[in-house]
Amino acid sequence: MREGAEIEREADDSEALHLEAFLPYQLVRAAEKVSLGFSSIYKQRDGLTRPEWRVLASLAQMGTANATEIGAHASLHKTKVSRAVFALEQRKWIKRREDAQDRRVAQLELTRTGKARFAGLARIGRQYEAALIERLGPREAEALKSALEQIAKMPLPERF
Amino acid sequence: MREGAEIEREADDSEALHLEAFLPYQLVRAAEKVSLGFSSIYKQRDGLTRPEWRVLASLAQMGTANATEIGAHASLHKTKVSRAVFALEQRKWIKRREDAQDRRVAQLELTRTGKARFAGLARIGRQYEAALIERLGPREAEALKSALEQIAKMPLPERF
DNA sequence: AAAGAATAGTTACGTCTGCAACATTATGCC
DNA sequence: GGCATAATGTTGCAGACGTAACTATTCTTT
Repeated sequence: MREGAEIEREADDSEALHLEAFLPYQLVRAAEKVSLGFSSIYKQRDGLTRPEWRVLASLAQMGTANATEIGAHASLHKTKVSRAVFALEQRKWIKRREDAQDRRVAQLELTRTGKARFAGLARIGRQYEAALIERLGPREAEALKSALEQIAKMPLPERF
Repeated sequence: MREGAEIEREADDSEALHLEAFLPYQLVRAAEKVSLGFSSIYKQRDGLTRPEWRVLASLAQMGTANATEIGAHASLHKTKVSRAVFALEQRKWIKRREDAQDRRVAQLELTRTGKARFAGLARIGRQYEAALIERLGPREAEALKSALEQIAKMPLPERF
């Protein structure tokens, strides 16, 4: 009597979507975990947000840059750059110099304070990353980085 | 005169932190790209948020679950689960049944509508993932999944 | 059985976010 | 040169977020 009642839930289990095996979910979950582990450090130490951290790192790396260049380098929307720059300027970690050629643009760079504060964070960041890579295993970590770089360059699937 | 002026920028370039090679950044960037590519689909199709998508997927998979179980399964904070469940209930995609044993708890499950709507999204999700894996190459995709799972289980580095 | 601790889920609050609109300046076209 | 178009960066707004506080219920301890 009433055989097959349990069958009705999923017509074909091979078509079921398992969240824990779904690549977009796996990526976000791992990224949030790793990134939260690090961002909680600079949040606690210096009260920085993630966009602020990225702007600092970009300027440390590029020396001088404008907001558009920072956004391109750090994958930040221009409103995030704008707000992060404003906050860092108030702290006097970065300074602004108006561009003489193009008066819409401001050239930004780290102050002495900004460089010093970032140097400490960068040291911690490298340690954090090293610990992470050690736990993954160097081989696995290389494969991971390679895949992530590939995704960064890849055009995404569209239109479904 | 003034030799070495350019040297002062970075004392030791091997210690510099390059954002584009920094694993936490690479992870977040790739995750945001892949996840935004998919979430924009269900956002546009059905106006769903990411927590709502995850609650749907969890219930499709688990059949019946309470909010705590959903949160554990989908890596969602309880406030996100609460808000997502509320929104989905209003749409009549999920229904709530009070637990007789524990009156703090509500057992949740998909309605017929919810199942039907999710089935469409799941199909798209599988296609999206398949396209992604194809672009990565099956071998690279497997390595990526393996590393991501490892991260999900891993205890994070602490105390710096 | 009563008091205290713990758990499930909701909500209030301040913060961060993305989108769209905006002011300002630069560029292209005629 | 002058007008349309584009680019830079900022801001108003509404929505989503996390933290902490809260209510209601259950478990633990004595």
